[in-house]
Amino acid sequence: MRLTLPVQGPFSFRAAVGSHGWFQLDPFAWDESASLLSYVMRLADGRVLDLRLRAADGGLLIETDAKLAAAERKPVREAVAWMFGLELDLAPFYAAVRHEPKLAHVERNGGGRVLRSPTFFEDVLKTILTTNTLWAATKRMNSNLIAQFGEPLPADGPRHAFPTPERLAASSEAELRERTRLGYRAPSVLELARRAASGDLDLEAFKTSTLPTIELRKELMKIRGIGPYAAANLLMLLGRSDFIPIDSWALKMVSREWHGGEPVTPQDVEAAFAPWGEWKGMAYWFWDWSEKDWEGLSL
DNA sequence: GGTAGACCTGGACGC
DNA sequence: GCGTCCAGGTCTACC
Repeated sequence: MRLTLPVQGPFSFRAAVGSHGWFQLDPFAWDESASLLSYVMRLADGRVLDLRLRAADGGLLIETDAKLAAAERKPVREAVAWMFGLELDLAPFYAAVRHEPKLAHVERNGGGRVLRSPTFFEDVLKTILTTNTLWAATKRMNSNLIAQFGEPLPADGPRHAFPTPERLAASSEAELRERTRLGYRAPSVLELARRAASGDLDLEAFKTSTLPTIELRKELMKIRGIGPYAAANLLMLLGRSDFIPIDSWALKMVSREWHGGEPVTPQDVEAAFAPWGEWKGMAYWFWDWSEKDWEGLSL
């Protein structure tokens, strides 16, 4: 079955895929030679599908081997539209940055969108897995989590959907630690899953929240395991650009770009992007560092 | 409000 | 093969 999603305005499928490292994390899989992004999705009715996503004239093409009922097509369309941020109006951002040589490429290439997971639960959990560890370990923990607790894709055993909050909530901290090597993050992941499963924490409501960004940040930082870096990262995924996700990489790049390699502080990173005001998170994210080269994707 | 130390894992390195 | 060191944000206790 094939579904088409039309896109208004400048849009680059590859730029969205390569906007950050999410495409390297299961249940995403990227085929560089075919410019094809696949994602194993579990629908609300429990069906597990392999969605194949690619660029199409004027938008995005969704393909799956499964036949979808009319009632299933709508949530698939909505999920993919959310994943690619198709609801965002980037015109104000383009206007703000088009005269900056290090950012002009964003509009020129139809960039500015950040790849998301279908659910905010998945994005929050994955963000916790990026904290205080190396990228290789993030990928390993995420793969373990999915292989151990995700529902398998029929006829394709090795691939699984991202685990539901309910499935993770039913596990124990010891089981999580042992089967996924989450280390001290296990209590945070378990608490997140249990709060989401019980309804105590409505993570999907963050997607449509009208709270001011500063208030939304406070709400995010109430979640165990989410500190300043993780909150800023999640705000970016929600389309809020007022905060910079400052990690060790940000410190390194700002040091090299503006301070001759001398050590810098988070305040220095803030100062470097302060001129971009409400767009500073985006300005940081899409700044041309001339070294951004994700493995497996040449842009 | 600022700071120090603990939290875990796995890779790199030296022996 | 074993032991040690290190990188990576968040949390908590303390000043």
